[in-house]
Amino acid sequence: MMTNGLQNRQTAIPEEINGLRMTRQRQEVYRFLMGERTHPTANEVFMKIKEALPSVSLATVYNCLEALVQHKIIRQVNFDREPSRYCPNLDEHGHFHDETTGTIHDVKFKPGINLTDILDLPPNTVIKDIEITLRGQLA
Amino acid sequence: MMTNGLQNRQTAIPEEINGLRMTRQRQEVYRFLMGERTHPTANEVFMKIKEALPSVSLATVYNCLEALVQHKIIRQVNFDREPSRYCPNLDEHGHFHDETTGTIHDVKFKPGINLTDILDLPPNTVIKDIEITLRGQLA
DNA sequence: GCGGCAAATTAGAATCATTCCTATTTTGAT
DNA sequence: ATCAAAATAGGAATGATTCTAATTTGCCGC
Repeated sequence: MMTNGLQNRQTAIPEEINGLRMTRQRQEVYRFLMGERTHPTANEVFMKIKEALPSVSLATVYNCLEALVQHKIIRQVNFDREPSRYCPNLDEHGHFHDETTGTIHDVKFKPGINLTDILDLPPNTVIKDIEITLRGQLA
Repeated sequence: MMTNGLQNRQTAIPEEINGLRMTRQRQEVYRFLMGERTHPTANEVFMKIKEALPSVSLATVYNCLEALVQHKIIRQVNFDREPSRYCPNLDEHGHFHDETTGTIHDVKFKPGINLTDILDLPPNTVIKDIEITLRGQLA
């Protein structure tokens, strides 16, 4: 008599992603982020998912975000020392901060570009992560 | 009877750099940073220049660092949300974090590379600053 | 050389994102 | 159903940085 265990009207989220058990709280964080290109902060995530899950705590949102980041389901983006933001785009890309509007835009690399090709790295260097951040304005 | 007003045995620092008046505190911060490739934090700068200037305050170190950064005499470097670090190297370059030792190394770009060439930026974008950060280990 | 003014400095309080703590709840395996 | 491990909630603690208010300093014209 049971179909699949979670008959929600929203997009179904698997019970596990990249080895991370998708609890209700993690689902809500994940679902919200996947639909956002605005790179929300932890607090913005918190405010939003409280609508669906009023008892959720900010600490849990931080826990969920950390778990999702560690399982490479989302990315954490830091700009200067502002609050961390979270990004569902896993492709290699950079972030452009428009100083005028305060918005953040993903920046792709031109095709065929390998980042490490242009860097003068010491030999035997194993790069695990690259972050490129740009600041400026859309004229 | 007076020769030049500051008869210090160390490298003489001009009274003004890039339009910034070099007070005693700013001089100490500047002198220390110029001799360092370790990208010190504000607190490390503070600890160090207290030797020469015991009455200096941490707030002043922050003020000096901010002034030096704004006048483009040094650069501020952020890695994730760790304490900011400060860098005397004004050439365009990136930063590599060696996870094993915790040290930070400047990374040059290969000659002839123009960063904006490889990025797929929207038209009419004015870039004011680029930051490239790498994390990994020296194998 | 001297009063006045703006800029710089100081010490400590305040801020605020994030982490820690810990009791409670939920989950999955047996 | 039972038990251990994992996850959660809420509140306290942390720590880099910034703010505030009160001195101090440097510099100007007299």
